[in-house]
Amino acid sequence: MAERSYDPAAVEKKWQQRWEENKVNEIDLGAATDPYYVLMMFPYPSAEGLHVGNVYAFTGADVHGRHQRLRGRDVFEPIGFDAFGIHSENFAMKVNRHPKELVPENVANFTRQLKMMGFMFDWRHMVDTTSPEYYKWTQWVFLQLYKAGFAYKDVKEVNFCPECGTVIADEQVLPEGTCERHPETAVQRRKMPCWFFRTTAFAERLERNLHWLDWSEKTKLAQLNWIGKSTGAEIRFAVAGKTESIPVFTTRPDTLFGATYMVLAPDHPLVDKIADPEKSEEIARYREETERRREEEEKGQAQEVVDSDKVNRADDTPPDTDKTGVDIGAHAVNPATGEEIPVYIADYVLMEYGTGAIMAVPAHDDRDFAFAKRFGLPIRPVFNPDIKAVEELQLTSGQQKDGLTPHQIRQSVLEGDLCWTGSGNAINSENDEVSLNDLPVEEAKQRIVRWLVEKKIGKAETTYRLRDWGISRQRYWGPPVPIVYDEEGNPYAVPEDQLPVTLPDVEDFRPKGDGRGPLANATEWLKATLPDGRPATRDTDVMDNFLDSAWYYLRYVSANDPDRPYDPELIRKWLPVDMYIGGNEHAVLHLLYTRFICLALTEAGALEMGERPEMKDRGEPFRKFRAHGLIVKDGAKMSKSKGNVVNPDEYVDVHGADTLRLYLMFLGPYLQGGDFRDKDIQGARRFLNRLHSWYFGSNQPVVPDEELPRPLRVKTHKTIRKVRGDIDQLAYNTAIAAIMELFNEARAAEALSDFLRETIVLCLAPFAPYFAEEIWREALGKPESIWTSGRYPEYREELTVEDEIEIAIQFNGKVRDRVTVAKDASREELERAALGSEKIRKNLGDRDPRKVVVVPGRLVNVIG
RNA sequence: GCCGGGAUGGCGGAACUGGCAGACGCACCAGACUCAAAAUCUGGCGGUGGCAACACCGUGAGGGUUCGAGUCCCUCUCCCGGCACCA
Repeated sequence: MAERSYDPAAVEKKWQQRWEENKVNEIDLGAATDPYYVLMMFPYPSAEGLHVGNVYAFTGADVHGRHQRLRGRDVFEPIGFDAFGIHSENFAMKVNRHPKELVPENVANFTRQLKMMGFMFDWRHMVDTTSPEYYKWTQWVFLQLYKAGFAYKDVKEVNFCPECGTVIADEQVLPEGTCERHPETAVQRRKMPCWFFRTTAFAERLERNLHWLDWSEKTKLAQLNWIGKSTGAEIRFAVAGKTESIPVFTTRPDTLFGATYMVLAPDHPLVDKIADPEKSEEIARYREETERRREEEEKGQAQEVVDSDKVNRADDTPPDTDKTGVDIGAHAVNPATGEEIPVYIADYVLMEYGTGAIMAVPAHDDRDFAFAKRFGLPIRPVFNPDIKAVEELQLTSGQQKDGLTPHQIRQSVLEGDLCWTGSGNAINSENDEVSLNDLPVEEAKQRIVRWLVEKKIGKAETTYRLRDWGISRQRYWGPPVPIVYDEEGNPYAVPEDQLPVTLPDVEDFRPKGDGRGPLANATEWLKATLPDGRPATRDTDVMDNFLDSAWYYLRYVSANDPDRPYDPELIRKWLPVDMYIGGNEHAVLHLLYTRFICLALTEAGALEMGERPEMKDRGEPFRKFRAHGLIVKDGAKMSKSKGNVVNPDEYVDVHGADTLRLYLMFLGPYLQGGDFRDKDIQGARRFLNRLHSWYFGSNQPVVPDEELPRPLRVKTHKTIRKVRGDIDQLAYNTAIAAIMELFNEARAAEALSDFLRETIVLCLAPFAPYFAEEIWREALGKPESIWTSGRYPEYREELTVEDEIEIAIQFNGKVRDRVTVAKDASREELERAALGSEKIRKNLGDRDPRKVVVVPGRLVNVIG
């Protein structure tokens, strides 16, 4: 075969065409016998085109999918476009064009680039969230949740720009706290009616399932953090002289005897009912102050972000002396002591969390302690600090607590001069009915909760930081909320057979000035009819972009089905997704909303995914999720302002997609990310060049595999094992290194075998799919595509070990010599070999070794 | 402040459950080819000393466990990410 040089452009163009002609990437979902669903986070098709970050993410997923395919599985690897939402809309406004025109252009460009990169997508399953055929079903999803009681309308605070006269999204608020379109106008917080999804109803399952899901740990951790589960108790405090009672949530019910006052959030509804009327002015003033302070704080934080890249937020935490609050002139009764205790409002208690009220135990809570000091409130210690814990605290944190010894610290706590939140035993905690004294924290908790339950004034309780998901956007570029209102303003679901509620083709999609979404101006479109014939008005909001992307992986299987969102049979067969790969920046929002939607649809009876043994909750959409790392350029983050954004087109033009893919997967551990360096991509290109000329021009004789020298065969089988294992773990960089090693040895070998030549190209194929096809067909002369006829080679266990191995001989832990021994040499043989070494004898002199450590297969360490 | 992740040659990065540190690649140096350069090929490439054999040092810093530590334990420094008055 004549040697010819590697021309990536020609190779890639040829196979891209032929694959399309021969439908190599098309899959029959119904007929597949061994389904494997590989999913990657679908992109928002920006005007700039595919970012190298997308390419990195997609390549990693594609390598995984192609590897599975070579191992004989029926791999479904779909793609789509997340083209609704604020990004598209903002960009459209900026360039003064309609998003409706821009999206198809961007999608076309993305499609070109995605095809160019050689991803194994079955384009027949492509979805576009902005097409009515898609968002019809997004609205359907809303209706399923609405019918099941998981969607409701409420009033919530949102960002409002007075200049635009409309609500804007968090993402549109500049760091300075001003509107991005009016940088000199401060954004206000206003209460607006919005639709909410009841994510909190699933808080427990969302939390619990994280403990067994096979997801990247850091992703699960971020979600756990966000969901913020905490267990404790709810306790009702009677208000002296009133019928009302104040429920509080606490994680430390065991400190109940030490509760010496209470605090309500300033906006707690009970405040007006129980406060001394004489205090109302003071309360009103405090509420205003709180509001103002919060706004300033938001701005201040924003300002710091502007001032410096690295803000030391530690300074932000308000010093303890900053605690503010107002005595509202009411008294509550501590149910354990029977004492009347004062009730305050203070901004350190938040209405959004727990019950919006706390029992304050200054002796054992830092914040309560600071507040009590400030307002001169009694501090009653009810736990005797565990002295070991005190010592340890000093040791680990290095803090000297004002230079006190552990015993002095304990003494201070007992005198109410220090706050102790660690372990210890209860004291001063006894009444006629219950005593916690001497009990450690956990036991005291159980004891007091039992008593509270008996007295019917409390119970064990779990709260979550997670809040319901507000999905209304007073915007244009999204799916309209499928709700209509009668003249009294009562909501009615749009009947499913009337979907989609089409986004009207308005000329001006910009927000007007009346505080409602642009849809409010589509006068004709607004008119609707109720099922009973009465006139109705449409909801003028569109739904959050995160809803579009919360169910797209379900639509992929039935992308073109006009009659239903998804085929239940295909869903049972293909879902949950086997492997989902994406960026960890979506750890909380997208991935959490997605899990919620799936759980809620399942609960609503609108979805039933297949059974998988390890999936303990049938409503979870992803069996595995892996967060890939981030890619930087020359050690710095890529950003438009720095002008160091890598455009994949440039590199594909010069080197081809295969080289770019190979390089991206080689530059660092996929799950950790890495550094893109222009010079280094040369290495990947050179490797392919060398391979190409070797496959087409090597004049090494080809012999039956058994006739190859054993070390080369061993290397081959070891490589197969390593590459397979590494790809399974997404350790792509080391897999590629192993292939390079094998190739380096093969190229230097006396002779080759067909098995060896096929092995190298099959191992490489997931990384460089076009290149591999070229070699497979043109150099190896195979009649069919590697992607339909290729099978990942099997390694033979007995061929992964050398007959003879080299082991190290150490003297006192330092390598002094090496000897070659049979692979299964006994301990005695090894010891003899070691002691026979001249170097060891020299080191040992005429002494006898004190000890000889033998590690079969590895080394011998002679201690002299 | 809390919770995660990290620190290994000139550079990106390897190293299974403690067992030959630096795989693979980039850069660099030398040689071959060339009128020359590029490309390609061959060899070298952690530091110090030595003609060499070899010796000593070396995985952010300091201590510890062990026959043996990049890997395990303790303390500290710095970098990256998330959360933050969450009761």
